[in-house]
Amino acid sequence: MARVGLTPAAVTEQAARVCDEEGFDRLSLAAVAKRCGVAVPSLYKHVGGLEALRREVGTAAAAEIARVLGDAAIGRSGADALRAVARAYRDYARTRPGRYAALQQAPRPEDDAGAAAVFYRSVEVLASILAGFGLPDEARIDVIRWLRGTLHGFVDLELRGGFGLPQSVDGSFEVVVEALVQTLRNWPRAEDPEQEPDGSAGLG
Amino acid sequence: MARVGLTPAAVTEQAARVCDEEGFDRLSLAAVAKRCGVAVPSLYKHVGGLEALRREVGTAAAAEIARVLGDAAIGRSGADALRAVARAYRDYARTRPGRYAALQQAPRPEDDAGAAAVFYRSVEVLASILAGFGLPDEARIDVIRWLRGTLHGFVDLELRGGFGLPQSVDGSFEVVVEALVQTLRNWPRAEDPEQEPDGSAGLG
DNA sequence: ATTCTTTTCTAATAGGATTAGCTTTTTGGC
DNA sequence: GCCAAAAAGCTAATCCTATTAGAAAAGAAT
Repeated sequence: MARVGLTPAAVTEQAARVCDEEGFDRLSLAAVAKRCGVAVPSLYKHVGGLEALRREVGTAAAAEIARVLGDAAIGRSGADALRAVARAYRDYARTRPGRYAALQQAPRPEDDAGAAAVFYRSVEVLASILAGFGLPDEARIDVIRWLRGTLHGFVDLELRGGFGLPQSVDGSFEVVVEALVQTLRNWPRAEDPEQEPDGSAGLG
Repeated sequence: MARVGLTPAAVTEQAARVCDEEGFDRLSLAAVAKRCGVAVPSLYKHVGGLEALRREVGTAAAAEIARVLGDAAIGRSGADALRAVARAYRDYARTRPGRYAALQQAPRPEDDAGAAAVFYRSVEVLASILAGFGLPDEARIDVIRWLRGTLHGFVDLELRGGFGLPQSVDGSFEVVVEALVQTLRNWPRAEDPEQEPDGSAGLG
């Protein structure tokens, strides 16, 4: 019964590795216990159970990707910042696919408020970049949702093997990022409302 | 031992309902067997196991959404078709969330070629719509990846509860769709390559 | 040194997936 | 109509994982 000196953080880290190496859906207490060199029930002294462990991994990953995105944005602004952050986002998902999957579990209302704050940090990075594009205030949230969706969707499809054709996925991503940049540059401003010639819902 | 008259299709349908009502990750043979009014091992006469059943649901969903998207596109073209298909896509995911999750499992190489073809049908719908926008040939695949990613990303984040703020998600989606339309209209054509004034990778 | 707390363990329970093998129903050929 | 073969269902058994309960050992604190 030699003590291993486990901590909640250590357990979460091993769990995160299981996620990255085997897939988020293959995360099990059994696999984590084996890595920690401990019997399965011992984990319960450090985490609340499998469900709780999944959330721990997600929260840790949210903190991690926020730092990665923030670092990518340092010293850049506008389109440059957007390009750097978009690439950092995709790189994170590709190098840490299990953690990336884990952070798609949105914090539940009953989770502590700190968890929600951690998840929000990445959004703040995007928001600060968008500030440089001079968008109308009402468009803020819509634009962030659009940006998050575009990045997540591309990366998620890529990770799941959804892009089957042989054409370079790196190239496609560059195209997507440039499309984002152009769309932001052309975003309808208050001064040119006639960008909507067809009476549809409009962008703002 | 009265026979229930189960078929592979019936089992898959019940499984799909479990996915929609309880979540794709909660799909279990136990839940499906209960719905079918049958003991768990009986299911093995109709499906290969849990893993195979997941894939059956995914393939059935792929066929279903392809039909839904195709129907939405009938009688429309260009931006109108894109709007209709985008809304149909989101509606499908919202009304059939478990099936939508199931169809994110890309067919594996060892699956039969028919399965891959089914998954490809939705892509063909998108491709046929894009044909109306007169895009350069080299951009085809990149644009389809961008479009799929944008739709999937938005819808996936929405389904997972990733849009926490009170602002209308319907409204944001309309904005996203209009952004797609505008981006396609402004897509760099061979005749105006100077749309890239900053020496970056470019859109094509 | 002794006591208290914490970590780890073993044992036991419960639930799901899977396989083996038996029974009943249905079907097809005669 | 009858009989064999196939198909569909069942029970029993095995294995794996999660979880809880409670004992034992290690470490910390007095």
